[in-house]
Amino acid sequence: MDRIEDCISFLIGKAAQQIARRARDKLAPFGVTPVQYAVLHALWQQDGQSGSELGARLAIDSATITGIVDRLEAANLLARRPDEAGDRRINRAVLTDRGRSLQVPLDRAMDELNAEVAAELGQSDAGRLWAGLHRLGRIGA
Amino acid sequence: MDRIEDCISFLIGKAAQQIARRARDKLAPFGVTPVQYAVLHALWQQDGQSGSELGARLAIDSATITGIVDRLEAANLLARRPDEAGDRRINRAVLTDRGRSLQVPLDRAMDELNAEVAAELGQSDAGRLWAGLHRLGRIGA
DNA sequence: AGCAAATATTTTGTGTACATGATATTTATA
DNA sequence: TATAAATATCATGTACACAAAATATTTGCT
Repeated sequence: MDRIEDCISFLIGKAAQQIARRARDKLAPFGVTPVQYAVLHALWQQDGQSGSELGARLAIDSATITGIVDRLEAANLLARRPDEAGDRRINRAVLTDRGRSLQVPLDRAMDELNAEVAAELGQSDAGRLWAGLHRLGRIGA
Repeated sequence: MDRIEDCISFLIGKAAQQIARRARDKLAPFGVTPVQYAVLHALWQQDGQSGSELGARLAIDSATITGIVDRLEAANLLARRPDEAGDRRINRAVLTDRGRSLQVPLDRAMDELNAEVAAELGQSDAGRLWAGLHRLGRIGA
């Protein structure tokens, strides 16, 4: 490896950092982080998911889910509730009114970011980049 | 945002995570993390850099550099030395023999990862992806 | 010389990621 | 039914990333 900038690990890490920073800035006014947004997004699609369901859908470690749900609960965006079918191993994450109310503004903020990045790259380059990232993100690549 | 997978923040974050996992696996036999490799790489090119020089070259926060250098020092891959010109604010990171000896095997490991990823994507797609990531990684995009 | 501004490093606190292991609960099986 | 295996969650420890603040030192200006 001659230049560290051409090392895929360093290169994609830095690019992801820049995007993460921009996403954080977009979401900061609402007190939500990018990963917290992802969890909320999953709940907007299907409320009441368990920790392991969220982890599976978002490819997030279940130990990590615990902390994210902790903070979303502390921010009063969701509440942990026991499983209604009676499986006492399960905690279900249920949106609060406040959690539901953020759907429109947060989705809009992230749509803006996507549009900005796509505009900066140009539509066709952006499409190719999206496709390449999808392929790299596949688990077990 | 309809599908969270198309949100650039989530998408590039997951792709970066997969690459980071593969880089960690390649480097783990040597007891070095991907970011530690980047710092070592900078020192192989120019030994004796200060914390802020390393941070500037690698776009790593100086508070983060402290911890990374701590761990590299604990692993006996480098040592902190006072600036020879007498600026007592500065700690210079100087490679140990062991730190220098890792250059060939670690570079080889990361070259392997780059080659594997490029082969999976195909050379031309890989080239476009590298270019796109370079553009996203530019600070102040 | 003397003081403000800039620089370099470190510390502290929050958020994320992941490995490992503990605990509780459920299920499948002998 | 008793026990093993699987599942769900949480706790612990390590490693980053970054903001904010503390400390120490140097430089620039008057």
